Amino acid sequence: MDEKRGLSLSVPSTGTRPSITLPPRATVENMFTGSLTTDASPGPMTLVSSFFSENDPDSDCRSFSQLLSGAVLSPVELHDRRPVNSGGAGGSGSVDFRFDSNGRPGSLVVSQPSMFTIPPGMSPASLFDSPGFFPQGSLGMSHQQALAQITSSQVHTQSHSQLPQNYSFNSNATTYQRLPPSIPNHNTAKESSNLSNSDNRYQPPSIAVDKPADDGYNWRKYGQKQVKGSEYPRSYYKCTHPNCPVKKQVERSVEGLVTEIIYKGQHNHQPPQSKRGKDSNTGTSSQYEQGFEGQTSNFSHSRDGRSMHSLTMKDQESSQATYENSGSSDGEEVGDDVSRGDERHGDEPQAKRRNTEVRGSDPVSSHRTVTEPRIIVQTTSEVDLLDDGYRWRKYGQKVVKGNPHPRSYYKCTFQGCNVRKHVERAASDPKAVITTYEGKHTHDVPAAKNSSHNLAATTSLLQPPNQAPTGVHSLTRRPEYPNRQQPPQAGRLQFKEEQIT
DNA sequence: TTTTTTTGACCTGGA
DNA sequence: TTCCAGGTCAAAAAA
Repeated sequence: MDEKRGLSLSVPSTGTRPSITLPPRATVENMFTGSLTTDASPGPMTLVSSFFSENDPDSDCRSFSQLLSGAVLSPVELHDRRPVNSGGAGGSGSVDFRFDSNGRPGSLVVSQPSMFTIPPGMSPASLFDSPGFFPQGSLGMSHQQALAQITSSQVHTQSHSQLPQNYSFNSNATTYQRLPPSIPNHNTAKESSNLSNSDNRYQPPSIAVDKPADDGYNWRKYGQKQVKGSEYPRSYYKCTHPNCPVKKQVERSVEGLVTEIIYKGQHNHQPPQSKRGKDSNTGTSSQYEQGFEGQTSNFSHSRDGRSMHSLTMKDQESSQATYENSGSSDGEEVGDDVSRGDERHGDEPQAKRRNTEVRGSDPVSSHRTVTEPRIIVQTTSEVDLLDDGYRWRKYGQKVVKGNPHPRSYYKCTFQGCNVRKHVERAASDPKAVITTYEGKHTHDVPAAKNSSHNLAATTSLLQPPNQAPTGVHSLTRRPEYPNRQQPPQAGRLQFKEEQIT
């Protein structure tokens, strides 16, 4: 039941597979400082950093170290998940990830598609050694790892689709945290080499980890259980900080790879000095941690493309980020969970709290869905509704207690496709929506509609943390999608907007 | 000795 | 009312 919920995090498939192009060396530096332009090819770091806002130096974007601490979205993942504009001019879009001068992540910008190649005379390693690329020593993976992933991405995005990887989002507004185990450090060089050779076959990492992703907080395991329908046991962790209610669930494969992480709750304390921060020779990790502290909104994207989201929104008055994930499910009625969430929040034990909740003040919610790897990240304050590339027919709506805005139910119009989508509007902001997908599309994304693209909206997708919903978004992605139909363009982000009719 | 993990039992809500 | 499943507790074991 819980597993069907995808909270507005989706990666609509598109007809094109984006690739990344690095500008010549002379322009590489600009990637880390300049603003996104549609005619400039964003580098991998651009992609990375733009997941985080640069607009607000005071933003409370903590937990970037969480992202860094073993769970950074690799450039390849960003590459894979880069949004693609399917509408508007009809071109594919990309997300510009940029750090600001303080090393904080920059805003998210949609750009024209670009290719990513390592220019002659500049080794990929040197690219990743660029100061702005990743905070030295604070990443869960080395530059070489990133390179390896980029390399593998190049290989795999062109060949198949799914690079084994785990990641999660963690951000005040939107934080993405990559889970580290998938690419063990000591294998990186070899892996990179392997990935680069003609074999093009990715060798899944075999290094197991003993702890869930180091997200900057300390956790105590308090339970483990084999969950029905899950091939891996689920471990339950609590934040060890006194009175901190945050919990997280981690599912790990037999190899020790984290396949799924769900965060629940909101940290009410500063992240402890991270080990990485201590170990690293820079303070950037801490800075990032500081930047993301204070929110818990979790999205996880896991095995078989299944996605989960646990989201805490301290202030729905602020801009909202919607993580959309659509995909297959077993057909539970859309909206029920949200209703329950609306009605049951309060002091009830989290144990029974269902995974779809949206609350106005200090809420805790989590969403999960069986889905293809679709991700839409959206700041809905400027966008009425996500256009996920599919076509929907509204078949109902419902007014929920406490929310003057009806929630609407849509069905995919494709014949034989039973995917449904539930769009909920925040009480405080009708333009803020949470989209929950149910089911798996049995077809490709239809031809892109003529939809206007609001770069500003997308740019604000990751609002400065002080404007964004608080929360730690964690997203894990399973290294592989066995026995599962891959979406046409799995793993790519697409940012669109769409008017509900 | 202290801290952490393991694991079976128990609790709770939904069907 | 019963059953089921997810989540939590807490004693025991391990580090």
